[in-house]
Amino acid sequence: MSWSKDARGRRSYHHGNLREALIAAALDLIAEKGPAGFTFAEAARAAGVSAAAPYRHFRDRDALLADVACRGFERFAEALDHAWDEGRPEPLAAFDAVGRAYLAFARSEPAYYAAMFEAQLPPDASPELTRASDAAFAVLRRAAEVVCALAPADRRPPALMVSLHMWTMAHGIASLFARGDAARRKLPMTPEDLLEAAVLIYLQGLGLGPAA
Amino acid sequence: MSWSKDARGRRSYHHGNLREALIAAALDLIAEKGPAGFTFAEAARAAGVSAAAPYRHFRDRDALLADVACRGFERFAEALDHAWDEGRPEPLAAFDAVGRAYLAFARSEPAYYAAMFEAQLPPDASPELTRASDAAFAVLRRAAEVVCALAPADRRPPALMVSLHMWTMAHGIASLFARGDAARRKLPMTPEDLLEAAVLIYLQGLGLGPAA
DNA sequence: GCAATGATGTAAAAGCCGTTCACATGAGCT
DNA sequence: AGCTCATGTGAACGGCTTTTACATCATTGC
Repeated sequence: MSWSKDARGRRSYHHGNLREALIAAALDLIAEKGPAGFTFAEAARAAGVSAAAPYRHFRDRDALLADVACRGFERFAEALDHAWDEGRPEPLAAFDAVGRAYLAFARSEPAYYAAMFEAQLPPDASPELTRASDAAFAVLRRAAEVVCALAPADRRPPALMVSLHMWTMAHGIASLFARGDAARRKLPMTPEDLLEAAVLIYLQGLGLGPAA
Repeated sequence: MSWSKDARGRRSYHHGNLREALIAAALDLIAEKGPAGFTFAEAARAAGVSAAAPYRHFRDRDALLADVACRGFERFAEALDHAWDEGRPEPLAAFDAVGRAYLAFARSEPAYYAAMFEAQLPPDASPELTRASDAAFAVLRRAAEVVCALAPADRRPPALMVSLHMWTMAHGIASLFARGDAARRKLPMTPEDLLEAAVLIYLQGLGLGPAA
């Protein structure tokens, strides 16, 4: 370990933790100026190293972004899974909570969200990224499974389709209305309420209305 | 008009149509490399002028992008309006056609779509842009109005909410599944079918099922 | 006809970024 | 102590954005 720092707290030659420092800087910069405004050079500056140093830890700028997105998907999956809470206390309510968690994540972690969905990374940026993204979707998938099981067997919708629809609604609302500092469009209701209404109507259409 | 060209077809000093040429070049470049990969300098090169020339026609790079996005919204509104066709032959079927037109536009005009929704333009990029975008949404709004009127007065959903939901579903599916050369995620069905199913279930939930 | 004028283009320059390369430094192992 | 590898530096290249001073030309008023 080289945690050596001189008297004034400035590290000497070797940083000791540059990889993490760069990721932290990237999160700050993305939150502040969007994924497009994020700059490798500026992250290096924030970490107090030269512009070439980051290349010892990331192949290029996109690799850093992909790493941030990957961590984002992991946290995202956790957040959704926590909201789902194995369908407690009741699957339909828990399903709704998952939708709210989706929006909450988009708002409370704008940097991660931007890296995940707005950085326009090449789809094959890294195997880990696709793995993490798949894992996050799997949470939705499992929740849909349980919700669909509520329907009588002869009218049971495919769980995969339901999970894709849920993802679509949450993502659509997050993209259109829950990003940007002041929500780029004026709405007569909060994004959360808009999503909850959509999910309710959708479940009603499946014959899974909470009143049923 | 200065359409003067010399013997080899090279224009002389004044281009004569640079503004349009730049927009055309921008569309090509965005289609090819995404809105992030689009470059003011390269558009200038494609038009055969120096790198500084575009500044006579656009305040900066974002202004060109905003102009492209603006035209995109105008075409988009036309496409949606044409699909809606004033609710003919039947409002529910026409509503569905609007959704398909949304996806069709995202796929057939990837450059416009990218400038409109993926360029991350500052929300207040230009008044014209917001006007054009509002006009496109107004088409959805009017269609929702007619569809909602099909419901009995005491169970009539707010048309604004229905139009926002429709926008959400179409946009969510377009963003997640209908972009990128080969659709970044594998689906068990086409995006069009996925959207149609969602709209059908949603309308069913509103008590507006086609079977009703 | 023709000169003044404003619109439209150019070249050059400053400043930023991403990326690479040769080289410097120092941590850990023998 | 000395070797070696990981990690950081500085300089350099090419490309991009944007500004500035200057060039060219179409139009317009006389």
